[in-house]
Amino acid sequence: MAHLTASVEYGIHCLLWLAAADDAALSSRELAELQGVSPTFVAKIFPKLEKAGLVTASNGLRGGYRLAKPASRISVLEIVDAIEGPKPLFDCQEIRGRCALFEGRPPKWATSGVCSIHAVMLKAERAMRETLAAETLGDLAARVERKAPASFSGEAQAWLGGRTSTRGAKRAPRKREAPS
Amino acid sequence: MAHLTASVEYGIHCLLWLAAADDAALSSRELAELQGVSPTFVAKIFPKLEKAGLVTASNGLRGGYRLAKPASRISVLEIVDAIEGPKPLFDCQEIRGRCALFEGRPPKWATSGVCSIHAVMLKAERAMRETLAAETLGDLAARVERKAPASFSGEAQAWLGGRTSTRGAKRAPRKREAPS
DNA sequence: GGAAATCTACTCGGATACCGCGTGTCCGAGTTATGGTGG
DNA sequence: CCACCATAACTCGGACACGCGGTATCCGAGTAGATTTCC
Repeated sequence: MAHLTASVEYGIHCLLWLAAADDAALSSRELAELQGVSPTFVAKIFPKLEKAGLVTASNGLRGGYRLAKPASRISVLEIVDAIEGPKPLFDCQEIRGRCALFEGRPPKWATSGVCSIHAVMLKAERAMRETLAAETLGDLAARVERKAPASFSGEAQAWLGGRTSTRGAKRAPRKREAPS
Repeated sequence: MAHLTASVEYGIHCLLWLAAADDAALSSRELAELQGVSPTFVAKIFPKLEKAGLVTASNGLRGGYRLAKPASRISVLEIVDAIEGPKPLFDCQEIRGRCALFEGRPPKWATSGVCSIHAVMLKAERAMRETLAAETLGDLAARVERKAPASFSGEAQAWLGGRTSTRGAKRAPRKREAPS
């Protein structure tokens, strides 16, 4: 798998829907079914986003998730870090200190400072993170909005509205006595 | 594990030694023991570097690997790609086309062009790759050289020289008749 | 008719299996320098 | 003394297990709304 996992992909897609939902609470199941992905897997992602302070959760019927901040103030980097944790691009194993010439006692000049190879990787990682930090969820949402026809926003609202309004409607009337 | 694997780390370290070896052939076993890592694992990495045209292999006793090009013309990106293959930073699963509102028949506007999320990731990946492409093995070697004391280069040459000169010396004299 | 109680369906949240990739190891085919052998 | 040859150790190269992280799933605790019931 690539460095950026499928969880990140799902997470950003879901947050884009939340950004378009205009502060309505959407449940993890709705978000999953809306996009045709596993509901249980999406449900596993959101607690991380909540702990990172990107969304707020509300319980019970009609509950769900909302963005905790305006979309324009949520960077893509924040989302990635929230879901994946601070996973480095490269983890240096300090090979330089194991050189056989040192016989187990590496001199100071060999282990001081940052490994040269590691330094290059850190530079590359920094470049990547800066690019992700420069893009916000709002930028993405605007780009998607511009791409879709004007009618789409209304259709989406209708689908979600119909969906949330029927929550709990499947409930069967209580019977005082069990029917024969 | 991080996106850049341990194989990449080992590979670059080995290539740095080759760059310092002044066109002497070093075997994968020598490179591994010199750095205190698994010889069999290092041996698994080098065929990839050879296929990519970064090193040349010579067989038999006194055989080993040599750089195929001057170190200043080998970029870090080439090494990474040679070992890991063209592994993307992010693989888009085209979630956008699965939207439930499309009912299995996504309209053209939804699937044309590059996914907006994917575009951001591609941009980040490009920034990372450009950084890696800007650094060459020669740059790294020069930095390491400047860090080590002047005597170290000689010690390394001595270790390697003593090592390669004793190859095959352990051979037992042939007996014409088996001893009783 | 109004208010309280109850029940249901829904929500979130964490603990639990499956699977693929990377890591690490092993063994076989081929090659070269060595040491012995014979002329 | 020199040329030849068989040997052995070394080389590369690809095929075989182990373990971890990501993917996917299930089940339990808790909550808000809707229905029912009683006054």
